[in-house]
Amino acid sequence: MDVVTHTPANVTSLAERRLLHETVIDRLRDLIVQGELAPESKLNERVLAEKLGTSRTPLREAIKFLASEGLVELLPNRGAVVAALKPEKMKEVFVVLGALEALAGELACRNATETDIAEIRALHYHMLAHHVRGELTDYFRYNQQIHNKFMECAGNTTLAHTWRGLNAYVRRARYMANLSRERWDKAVKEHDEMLEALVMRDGARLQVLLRDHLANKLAMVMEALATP
Amino acid sequence: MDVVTHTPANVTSLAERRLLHETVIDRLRDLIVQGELAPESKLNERVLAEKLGTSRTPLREAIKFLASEGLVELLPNRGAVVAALKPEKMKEVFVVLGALEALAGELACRNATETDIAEIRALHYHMLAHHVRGELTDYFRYNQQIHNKFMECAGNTTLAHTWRGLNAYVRRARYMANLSRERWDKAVKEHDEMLEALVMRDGARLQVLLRDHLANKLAMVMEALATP
DNA sequence: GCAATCTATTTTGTATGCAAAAAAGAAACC
DNA sequence: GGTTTCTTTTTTGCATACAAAATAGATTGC
Repeated sequence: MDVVTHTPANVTSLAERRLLHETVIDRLRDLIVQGELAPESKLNERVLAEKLGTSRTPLREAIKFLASEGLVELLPNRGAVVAALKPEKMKEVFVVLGALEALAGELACRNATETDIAEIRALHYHMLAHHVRGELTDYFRYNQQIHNKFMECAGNTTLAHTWRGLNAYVRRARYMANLSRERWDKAVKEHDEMLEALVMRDGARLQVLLRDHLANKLAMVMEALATP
Repeated sequence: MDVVTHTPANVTSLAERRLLHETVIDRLRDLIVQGELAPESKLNERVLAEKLGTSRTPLREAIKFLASEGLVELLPNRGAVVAALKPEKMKEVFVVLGALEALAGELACRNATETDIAEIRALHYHMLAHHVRGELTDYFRYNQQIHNKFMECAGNTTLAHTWRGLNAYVRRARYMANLSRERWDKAVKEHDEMLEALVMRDGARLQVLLRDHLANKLAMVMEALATP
């Protein structure tokens, strides 16, 4: 191995302007949220760095960033692990998410433009289509997009950012959830009602619906965590 | 300068078990919150590392951590700066803090033990003492402790953690606020009422009081930001 | 065989080295 | 004088080197 050169073998393409550690943050977050790096699994720096094609330095910076978001936990002198999916913690996160989504609902009813609502409606119909076909992955994709758009409509980037961080913790549970048809149908119905409330700009009602929706999601996740 | 040895000059004491980058995170956060590192000031890695007695590596890791908390902003290829105190962002943060504190109030009314309440009452009286003597710094210290204890009583560490991060952004404004006596008196009165509501375990009332209290805080901060 | 201790290996934590980018300063041009 | 271009210096970003800690493996004693 060439030991003189200090330029990495797979140098980032010239088109790519982003910083390496930012790319690593996103890739690592995806690996964790998608479940490819399982909860409580160790993050071996040498192995991961090789996998991501960087040195350990940017990787470690990315790990610190994600630690602040709560996706990884730092063990002094023992590296980092993917944050565990603890039922207790899950409940806590859902409680906070409930407050944040309720706030977002209120703000969205005030601030969403008609174009925003039309966009959400479009995403909603996409979601319905995948629901009737039983395509879970695509369903989740549109579901997530609706929630994202929702947060965007609230017009508070701090709220959106805070929500995104906590949501990442929770999202990981989806990929292990064995969604029953009843629960799924119910969730879709709730989405119907939420859309209706938004159209009517009924913030109070939307808040109630969002809380219920989250409570049901929590129940699903707890079921999934209980049956391993 | 000795160029052979790789052990740092001021080696951490053997009693110290914590990791260097964690110490750096806390020290750096303090420097920022306390205003010693002013908003929008550049974080020169060489200078800061020397000041904190480490190399650039743990410092950079700490900076990434704080970037995720929103206390510093990363400028690609141009390092990091202390996050600006933008009025617009300040409003956003206060809106989210409002939702989080309202939730905490509700939970605290349910979960606080009598001992917790007694402790808050004790802190409250300390705060009153410093208020009548016009000792602003000590007043702020106890004020902060009350809010911390409050969050602790809610019994949701995720909530507490999320709140702490956003609160750090806001706290920096305090040190530039020229608190008028009226506003100060009003804030103290609000604290009186909040304590009363907690004692009565009146969650609904406490939520209203907290929202008002935060709204007044925001008004103070906006005043301070508007008059430089 | 199993526990305990010692040794070797791996892994983490931190410091340092080097290259590219940015900033600051100097020189040339209008 | 002021702007532009070229140099020099500084600073950042990444890779690597080394030490301490932790882990795994071997060895000994029983």
